[in-house]
Amino acid sequence: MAQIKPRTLSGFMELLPARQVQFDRMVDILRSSYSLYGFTPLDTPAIEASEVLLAKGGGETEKQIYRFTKGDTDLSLRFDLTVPLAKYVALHQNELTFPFRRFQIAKVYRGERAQKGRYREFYQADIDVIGDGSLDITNEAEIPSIIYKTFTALGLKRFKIRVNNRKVLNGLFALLGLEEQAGDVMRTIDKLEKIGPEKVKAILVDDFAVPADTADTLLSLLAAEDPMAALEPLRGKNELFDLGVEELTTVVKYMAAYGVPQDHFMVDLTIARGLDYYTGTVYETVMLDHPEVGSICSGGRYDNLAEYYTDKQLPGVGISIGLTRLFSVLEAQGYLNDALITAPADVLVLPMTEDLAPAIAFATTLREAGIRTQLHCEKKKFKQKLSYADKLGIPYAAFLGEDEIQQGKVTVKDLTSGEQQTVTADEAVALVRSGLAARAGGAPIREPQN
RNA sequence: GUGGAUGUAGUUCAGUUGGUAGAGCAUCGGAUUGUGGUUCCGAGUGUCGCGGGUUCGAGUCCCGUCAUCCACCCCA
Repeated sequence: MAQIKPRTLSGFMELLPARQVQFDRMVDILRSSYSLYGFTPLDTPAIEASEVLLAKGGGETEKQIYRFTKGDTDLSLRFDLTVPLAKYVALHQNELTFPFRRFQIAKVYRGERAQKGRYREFYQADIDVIGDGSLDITNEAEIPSIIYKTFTALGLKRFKIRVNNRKVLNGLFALLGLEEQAGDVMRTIDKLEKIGPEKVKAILVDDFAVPADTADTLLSLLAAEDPMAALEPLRGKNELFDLGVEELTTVVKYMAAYGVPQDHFMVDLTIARGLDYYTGTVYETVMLDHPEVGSICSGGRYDNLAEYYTDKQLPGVGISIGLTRLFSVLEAQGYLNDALITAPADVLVLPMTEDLAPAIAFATTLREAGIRTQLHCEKKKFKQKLSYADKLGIPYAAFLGEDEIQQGKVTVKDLTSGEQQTVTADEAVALVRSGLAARAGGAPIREPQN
């Protein structure tokens, strides 16, 4: 029989069991962290009508979206979680209570070439706050503080949240007489860190007709050691600029109040974000030890989330964590391996008699006590069953042979130390419980092999 | 969409100036009765990405194609 070679598409991630457990653990932490700030969970379809997802039209989205037809309906896979949120809010505006705070952790799809840290299918973990008509600036400081807390909860330390404000940039461009090229200039200065000031200047001057001295002025401003101080002298000349500086000042002040340490955030006038719906504060977060994966979390303020779907003015602010990237950073730092028990069960029960009833009863007792238990009833050799526990990193094995059953007891073996003792079911529960507690407290754990 | 590299067992790779393939790891089995992770012994697998060409003969050279990876674009 001609068989098909199994394969997984490029840009799509697939994990072996132990890593999947770790991934899920990461998601659990995110979920509880978001919930702590009063966000409600949301799930939307992975597929939407193309007209809905492409309402804005044009640009990269159109190029990167997975689009197909089924029958004569034109469908697309979501490429982010913001557009589906906009649709959702517009559709259910009368049933939702504002400010609407939701989080959504789901897969998104982009039909671009995969490479390091770039996937075609990847998880995003978004939080957004949507206001009805207006939304206080405080939210723009709270969002990055949630990121700080969340990353900290994941054990990450060396990261920096960079903050900027689109109004500042657009106001600045106006001041410099660059309104015409605002979009191009914005996208170009976003590359500063990557290609350096000389090349940026060259592009500005050669491609976008920015006068050389204007480019110099702009670049020196953007490179200022203390950006807020550098912007100060320019105030009073442009309304938008002044408003932006004010917002940025407020955000910085409140972020500190929310408990984000000084060394974990900074004003960086060069981050602009490609997406054009941002109108105010923008964020980008990089891992200091893994700059190669790029921004792991970014977002910002938008004034009109659902303009393509409704007349209702829905300003909002949100941020998106790239979980697939975040996971690779966590793995590189070994955090998930050290801190978590990735075994699928705590106890493996091994019946050794024809009658499985005593083993089943014991497994039931363990499960009722909240201990994760697996029964191994296959016709395998005893050592193979032990080896099974070992491979999966299951810390305890429990044997029920003739002797144990006669005494109404069970033999519990600690696979880490190799010690075993024959005890009653209740004693076994206590034994395993205290052992697991000790492990959670830092006692050595066995790492699973796959 | 553009540019560069690579495609050999499940996996990581080796394969000398062209003579029809090997290693580690992993997998499976064994080393006496109910004890794993260590060790020892043993076993297996490949249309050498696909198609064509040069040659007496190609994994090894040439062309095409597909796939993968890396970079650009853009982004999480």
